[in-house]
Amino acid sequence: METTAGLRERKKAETRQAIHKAALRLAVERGLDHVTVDDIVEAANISRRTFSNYFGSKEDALLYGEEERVRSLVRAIRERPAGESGWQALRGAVRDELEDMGELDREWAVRTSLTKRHPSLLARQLANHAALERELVQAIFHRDGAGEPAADLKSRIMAAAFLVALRIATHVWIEEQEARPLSQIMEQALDEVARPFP
Amino acid sequence: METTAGLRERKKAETRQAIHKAALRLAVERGLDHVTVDDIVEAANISRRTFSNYFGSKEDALLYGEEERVRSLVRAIRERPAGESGWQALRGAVRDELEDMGELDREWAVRTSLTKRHPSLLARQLANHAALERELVQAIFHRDGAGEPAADLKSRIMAAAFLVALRIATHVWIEEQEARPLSQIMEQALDEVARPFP
DNA sequence: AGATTACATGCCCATTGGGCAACTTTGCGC
DNA sequence: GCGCAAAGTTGCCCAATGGGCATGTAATCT
Repeated sequence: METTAGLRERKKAETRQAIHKAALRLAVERGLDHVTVDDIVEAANISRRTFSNYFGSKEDALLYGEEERVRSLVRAIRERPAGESGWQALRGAVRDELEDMGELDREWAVRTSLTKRHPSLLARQLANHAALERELVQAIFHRDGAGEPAADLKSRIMAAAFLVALRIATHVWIEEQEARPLSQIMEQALDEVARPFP
Repeated sequence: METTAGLRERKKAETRQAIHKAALRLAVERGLDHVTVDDIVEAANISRRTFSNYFGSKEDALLYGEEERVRSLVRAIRERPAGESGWQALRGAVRDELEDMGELDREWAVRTSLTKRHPSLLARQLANHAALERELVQAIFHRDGAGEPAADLKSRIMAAAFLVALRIATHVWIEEQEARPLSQIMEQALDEVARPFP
């Protein structure tokens, strides 16, 4: 992304990435429950204590990429044209993000399939989502809030529904062995969640 | 509910309940992070080891009631009249459940407000929801699955959206200091999630 | 360069989750 | 009622974890 920022920052980012990578690799190789923090620490060439400075747990380390991705999505949503409604902004942002990542995020697939199999990971991921949900709610409210009667509730529902669509689409994508492009499934899921239930 | 089942079963249920209660009380009194498993154990008059036989963690113990409640909801959904569509069954079940609990579940309120403040609890709760989401998907698919083109995806979305509505409604209910009856907020949230996004 | 600040590491400890084995209670067939 | 099998409880133990504190080391600022 950026070559900017001081050496310090770059090193930090590197270390964080290294830990994340190491954790992911080990988890794939041996299965999550046969990986201890010490293992990761060794693989990443850092001290046990340093690990804790970066992440609160194995799970956090594994889901780091996930968090990054969603954070970027939230940013994209904020930067959408002012004229768009909340829902339009959400959809537009997803479309763009998927586009310029070229569909081919192997790590994402790996993380997701780990998450599917591992309750502890799922829990952490959902908790992250919940945190981001709040920001999403604000972003949506900022667009649709004017004059709406129950704008607060609506924004919340929309944010949550949106995340649900993302989550389910990703899972379906994995289950289908990535037969269809993620973007297609994503669109379908978003359509579906926006459609009225009978 | 039932006075049936052997002495053994009853005692177990009692102990489980006692642990749950103790955990909840202590968490309210001192705040969750100032409660250790040992504290709970002491308050509930059981050994440290026995705690682990019942629950895997503080969080599990605290959310026990929650799990029970949702489990009962799922049962209610399964037992709905066969003619109803998935969405109808979901709504009907919620309405009934709320009705015959008379709106006045203090513990529920307490648990929810704890959950709102505590990420670790939220994580666990969402993980539980995820587990139940699967059962919900099946129940819905069983009703709406016939002939639908993308019934799988639709069922998933519906189940998740449904749980989203429940979760948000409960949170709003708490935030409003229980000014409005939960059932009303719940209906509103369900309406909202079933409405198409613009 | 010298001062300041941020970060990495080592040491340490309370808490946790769960395996194992002994002991106690409950349920059941006779 | 008796005695045995099954289920539950407890104590003991240990690896793993999360995080406070102090100290060394590298980066940034002036």
